[in-house]
Amino acid sequence: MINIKFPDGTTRSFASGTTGMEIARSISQRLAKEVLSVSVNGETWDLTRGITTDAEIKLYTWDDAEGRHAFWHSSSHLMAEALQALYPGVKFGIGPAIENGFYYDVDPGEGVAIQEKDLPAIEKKMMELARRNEVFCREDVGKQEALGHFNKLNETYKVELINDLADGTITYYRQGDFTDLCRGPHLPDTSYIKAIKLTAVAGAYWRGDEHNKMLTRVYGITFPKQSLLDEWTRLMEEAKQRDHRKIGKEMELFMFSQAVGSGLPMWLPKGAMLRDRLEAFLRRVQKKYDYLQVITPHIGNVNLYKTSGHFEKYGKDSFQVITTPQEGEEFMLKPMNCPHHCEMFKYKPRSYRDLPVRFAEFGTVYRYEQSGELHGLTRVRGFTQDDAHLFCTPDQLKEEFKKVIDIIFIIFKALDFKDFTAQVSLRDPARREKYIGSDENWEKAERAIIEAAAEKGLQTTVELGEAAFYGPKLDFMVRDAIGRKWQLGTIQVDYNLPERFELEYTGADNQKHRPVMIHRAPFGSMERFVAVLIEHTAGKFPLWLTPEQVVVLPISEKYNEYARKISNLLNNADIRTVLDDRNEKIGRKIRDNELKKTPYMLVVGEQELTEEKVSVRRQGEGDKGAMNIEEFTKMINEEVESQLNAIDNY
RNA sequence: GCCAAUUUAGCUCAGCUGGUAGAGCAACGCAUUCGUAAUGCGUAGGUCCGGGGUUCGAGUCCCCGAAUUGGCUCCA
Repeated sequence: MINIKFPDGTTRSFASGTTGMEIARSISQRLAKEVLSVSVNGETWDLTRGITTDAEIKLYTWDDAEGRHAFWHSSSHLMAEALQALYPGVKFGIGPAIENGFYYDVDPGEGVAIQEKDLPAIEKKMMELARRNEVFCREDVGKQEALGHFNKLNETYKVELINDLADGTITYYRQGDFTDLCRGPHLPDTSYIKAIKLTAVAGAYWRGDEHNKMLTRVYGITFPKQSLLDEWTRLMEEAKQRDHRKIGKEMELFMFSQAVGSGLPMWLPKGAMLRDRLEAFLRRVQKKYDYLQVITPHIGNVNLYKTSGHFEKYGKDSFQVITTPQEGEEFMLKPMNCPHHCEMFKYKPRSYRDLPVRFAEFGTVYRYEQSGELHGLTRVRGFTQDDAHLFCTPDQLKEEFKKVIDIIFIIFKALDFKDFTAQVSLRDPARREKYIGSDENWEKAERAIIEAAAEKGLQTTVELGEAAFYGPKLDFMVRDAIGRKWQLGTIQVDYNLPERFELEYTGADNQKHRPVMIHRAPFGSMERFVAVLIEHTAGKFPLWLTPEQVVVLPISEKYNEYARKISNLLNNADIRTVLDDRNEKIGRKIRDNELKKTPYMLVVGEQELTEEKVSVRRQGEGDKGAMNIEEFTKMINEEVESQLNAIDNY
């Protein structure tokens, strides 16, 4: 007999060899129907695998990530089986479950292509195989046996994978005619899979290395019920409605022009207004934190970037150097603002009493991103960072870092970004050559970040290999409408640039010391931030941010000119509709409708023109009475101010 | 940069196996004052992404290039 301990702390005895499924059945028939995998002493197992020792278990269903993982991983094997049937000679790479579904990387062979139009046929085959209720069998095999098996099948990718595995740890899973090298766990059989949607085909390099062959990756998602697939399809449709590219076009916020160049966004009047309001907001916060606003040029001498190390690192992948009529003089479009700010720090001798010095700039930078990487406003070639560089003493570092975290909290709170992750981005220990600076400095910087984040009570994840080439970072990641993760805010500790630029301050000991630098951008970039903001709010911004704060409605054509005048006074507020005054009932309806879209509405013509007054209506509040434009402007400014104050007091 | 798909009126899209471009919405005009998922009639609007080629004839087929989209790689 073995003792099985459940998550609620109770323990029961079972015969040795009892499976997860049998345990589930002993609890309830319903659980037995819903359970997908089981955690045994912290390891996720198949439900059909016998448990032979005392164990702590947890049964996973569709509601658990682990349950869905087993479901989708099994679906991936099912798809492989279907592909094997439909594309004889297909070779398999890897086929894992992912956050939402699964994929399989396959090599369909010379001259054979799997295309999007082929997906329905594959889905159909998968359905057919699923209905056969094929059992997933787990099998331990020796390395030689496994190599022999896959060599015989000419599964070169699998052979490569097996060669990297230690003998004695290799397992197969077999369902129907398909056998895969796999650690598991899997569903008991294929009948669980009731609804299938293959979503995309894409190229993917074997083992993620661009020097390797490109395999065909087929993405899919499956569900235990058709209704869940329907629900998922609906959510995806909804997400598409929130896409910043769609809303940006509809609201006329920004545009791209092939004539100007790809990846070079242009902000239309309303988008510029939105962006201005965001910048004003951050300026206001930064002022409270004693930042000094500066402005630097868009280009810099190439030697500046040689000093900073950027040229060596990124020179050949950048916009190329700009030459001048003067022989031997070369400039670059600035890919970042730090070198300029370093030069500003050097402008005069600095005392420890002056530190920290905090230079802030909405600095537009240009980076030649690979063409395939460009994506709406989230990945562009010319963008504006809400950049600042803080120069401080080593003693001040942690405190300064924590204050930057506070600023990011204020911003995320103000815009209601709840669903973010904080990521500590460190060096890839295996590829030290990618980074500049001494190990000692790196370790100091990493420690400072980890400690500051911990002291702020921030839950963080650690990612190796995600650091900047000059220092580690704390990145704030937010998801877009369809769940892709984007880095927004970033805080970076840097001991390297101060060294390269030989930055100094005089300490209390009258000796020269080297300051530490913090790079930070709470929004990340205006472009990406606005993109994510649009997708989070579906374009419904708070009053202090919205570009369409006011709409002007003339009550009949004879008030058009006056309406236009008011619109000009209000920063080109929209004049939405020309009403005519023949039907009061319709007029009311139109007004109600307009107020759903825009916070404030000014109706022109309801009052005597001689008084130069308009009637003001506020969304959700109704009639605010008649007032002149000065009074109205004062009122709206007060409301914006009170919204901003509420944020400040957080 | 790589793999794949897409690119037709301001917007969203239709154009089967090659025969000389169409719808809805928007715009404009007239009518209507009944409608605000938003009236009726009409008008205007297109080097069918660009460049080559095949053909008597190409939006449709082939080649080259560009941009966009979904991934991969990359991301200071």
